[in-house]
Amino acid sequence: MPQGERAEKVQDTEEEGASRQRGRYPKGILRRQQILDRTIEVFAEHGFEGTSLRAIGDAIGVSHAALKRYFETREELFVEVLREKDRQALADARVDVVETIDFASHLEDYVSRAPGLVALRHGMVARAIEPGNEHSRAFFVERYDSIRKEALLILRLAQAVGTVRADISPEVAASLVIAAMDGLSTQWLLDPQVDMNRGMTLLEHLLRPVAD
Amino acid sequence: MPQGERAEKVQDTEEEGASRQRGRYPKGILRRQQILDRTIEVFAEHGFEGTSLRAIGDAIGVSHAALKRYFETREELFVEVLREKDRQALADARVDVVETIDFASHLEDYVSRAPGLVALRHGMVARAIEPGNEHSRAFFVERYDSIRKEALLILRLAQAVGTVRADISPEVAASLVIAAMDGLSTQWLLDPQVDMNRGMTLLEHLLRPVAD
DNA sequence: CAGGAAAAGCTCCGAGTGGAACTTTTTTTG
DNA sequence: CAAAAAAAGTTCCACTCGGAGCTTTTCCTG
Repeated sequence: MPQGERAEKVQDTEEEGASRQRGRYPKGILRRQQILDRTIEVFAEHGFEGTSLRAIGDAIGVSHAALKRYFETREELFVEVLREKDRQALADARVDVVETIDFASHLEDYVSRAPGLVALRHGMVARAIEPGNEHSRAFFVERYDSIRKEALLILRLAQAVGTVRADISPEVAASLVIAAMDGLSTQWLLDPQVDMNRGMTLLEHLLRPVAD
Repeated sequence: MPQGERAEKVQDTEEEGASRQRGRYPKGILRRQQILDRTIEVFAEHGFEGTSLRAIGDAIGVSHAALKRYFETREELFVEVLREKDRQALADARVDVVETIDFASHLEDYVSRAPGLVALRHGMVARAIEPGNEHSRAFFVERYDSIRKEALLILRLAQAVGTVRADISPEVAASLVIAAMDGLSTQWLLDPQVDMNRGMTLLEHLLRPVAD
């Protein structure tokens, strides 16, 4: 629930009197979206350090301070970018993928979504596990929880249908599958010679019933 | 081959004449080690952003510029810290671990080695996959290559002995095992409720021959 | 055990960052 | 449709960073 503080605060402190708290202007809504869109582009080109509030501001023809009207800190802006991309990904998700345990193609989607996105996520996870950075930490804890649950559903279904062996904990398997995706994409990003799909496919194979 | 430039350069440019190039003084050697040791401590406490050359310098009672005599950039210093820790880990490695496919305990070692070490590595990997940062990129490409090879040896041995199923590619499995370690430790660092060992143990279980 | 050369270290400098106070623009509303 | 109030945006400021040039210390060498 980002950027909702304004309304709350006014609502809480002032209780009578006319005309207060107008909310975002149309122009502001557009600008906010523009910032989110441009940020990932700037990041893809210039990396983490190169993506200062000023650099993003320059890219859209506005001062760095303007961005702070929309996002308290750079950290928060980045988190919102990721949140937005997650929303988009969820919207585009092909339903048929849920029916099968084709994690390899999930991974394909994941890494090819937008240039720089995986790098941004990586950088943010790295920050999230450090002391401080509570904001990003909270986001990722929640996010991993959510994608583990998603994987869990798929695995349970697959166990019911018999395409995944039934003698393993689907909860633990969900963690493992997500971990493999993360880890394989890391290796691939470092060295494109590493074939992530083969790794992911192997895991899928290992998960299949032994009678296969 | 870090810090070797000095000798080379002098050797190359000047060819005759007495007394040139003396190499590091004893004091310098100690200092260099001290910097490496302190850096990880400062990092554990203050995170990536908080670990500026100045902060490290302050921690050992020296100006930030002094550190630059030993390491060209902060990036390079961090890489050397990781290299050093890898060396130590290799030295401490229990030989008996190689005999079995106990990847779970490998992982334990890995994450509990020094506070902040995993976070530092994470942060550096994140930087390495971005444009620029060739220095860290090269280090990690090389490092992952090396640990994949290590895992490969263990897996091949296990296949020969019959503790890992023989119908899978040990190369791909090596990649997968490393990926799982990385990914599980990430999830655990974000949320200690996640039990890495169960994930790793599951993977080991899946790797065992089907007749088990 | 002195003299000197290179190593080790410090101080100051320009660049770039996020934050605060102020100005302009956009809309709402009476 | 004008007045006013909040949103949107800018300019300036204080701080920290890494880098260059200069000084001091260390310790080879004759």
